Amino acid sequence: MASLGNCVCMMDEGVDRLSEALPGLPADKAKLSRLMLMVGSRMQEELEHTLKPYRLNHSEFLTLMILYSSPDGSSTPGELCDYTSQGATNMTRIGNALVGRGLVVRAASEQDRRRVRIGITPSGRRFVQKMLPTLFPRLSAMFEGFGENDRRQLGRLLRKLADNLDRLDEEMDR
Amino acid sequence: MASLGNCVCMMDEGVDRLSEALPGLPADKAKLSRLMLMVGSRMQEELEHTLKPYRLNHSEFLTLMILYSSPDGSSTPGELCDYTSQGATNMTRIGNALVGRGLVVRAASEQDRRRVRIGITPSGRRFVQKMLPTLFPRLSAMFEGFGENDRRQLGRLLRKLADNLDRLDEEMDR
DNA sequence: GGCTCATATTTCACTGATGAATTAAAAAGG
DNA sequence: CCTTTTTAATTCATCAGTGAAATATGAGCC
Repeated sequence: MASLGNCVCMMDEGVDRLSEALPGLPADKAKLSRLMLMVGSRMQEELEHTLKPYRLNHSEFLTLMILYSSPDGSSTPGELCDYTSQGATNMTRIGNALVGRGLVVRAASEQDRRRVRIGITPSGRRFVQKMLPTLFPRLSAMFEGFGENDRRQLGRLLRKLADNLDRLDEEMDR
Repeated sequence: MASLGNCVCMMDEGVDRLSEALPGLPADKAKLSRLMLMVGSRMQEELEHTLKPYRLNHSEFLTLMILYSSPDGSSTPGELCDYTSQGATNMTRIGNALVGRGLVVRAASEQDRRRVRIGITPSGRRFVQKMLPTLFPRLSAMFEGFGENDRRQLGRLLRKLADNLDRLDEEMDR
């Protein structure tokens, strides 16, 4: 019963029952919203599961990948918070975890002594080069049966959704 | 910089840089995977934000909605765990929270005395009837500009993704 | 019937993440 | 200049969720 397919099926029935009782409910949008949440969190679980052998969680992995793929291999906690959508508090913890494993180093910035520079180490780069390719097979399996067109459509729809969410956030402030 | 649009844009650049260095990387799938995670977690934040005034979090809301939309308004912790993809431990906490607010009641099952029946109260029903419609406008805004066809496509692609994730999970056990 | 095994829920210890307060340094503004 | 304000990072207290162990009941099996 823990299968996503079953959960989706039950969600469909639940929303249908609900929409009979509440005529105002936008049923198809409610279903899409639930679908996004269900599939999104299952993908996150799947990722965290495959990262576990490397003793990384999602946010630590993401932070490390950003450093790895950044032109000079370094950044600051504040920037990393923006890029990863993590809070500053958590970024301190992530830094501690990665520094503790020798994957990154912290150094005081000379231009602005409030800032800290966090840079990936040679050991961190080797670690990424070793572990990253092991994720590829799962990534391919996840999108098996998605042709060129499906991938383009999904990308388009998700980006459109992202735009709408940004608009919602802006309106919230006002 | 906390806008999803910017994050998506930076993600695109990061994956592109990465895929130059690592030829084996399935770049478009990596981007779709990242997109799903980013949009999914932003939608969750958005939901939790709108639930905050009602002092509910996502899993508590979901549990309450399942009880509300179930034919007889009751279930057991074990079933609710399956339906919500939550662990048993957390379901105990959710139950405590909802019982504490008088939205649901716990009762020992007579058929199987290991089981506990959790049922929504009249007060719980009134609460849902009051708060649920306030979520509709945000839901509509979220899918603004999504025509009939876009909605059908997105639903189809997400369900397909769900099937693939189930297949991945099965293979994992073996 | 009594023994073992499986199932349902809860308790406890811990992890990951957040918000509020703290510390320190830079920028702004008389 | 020197005071005030803003910005950057960290610490501390707390919350939500997990895994392992405990508790209690039911089911299967001589």
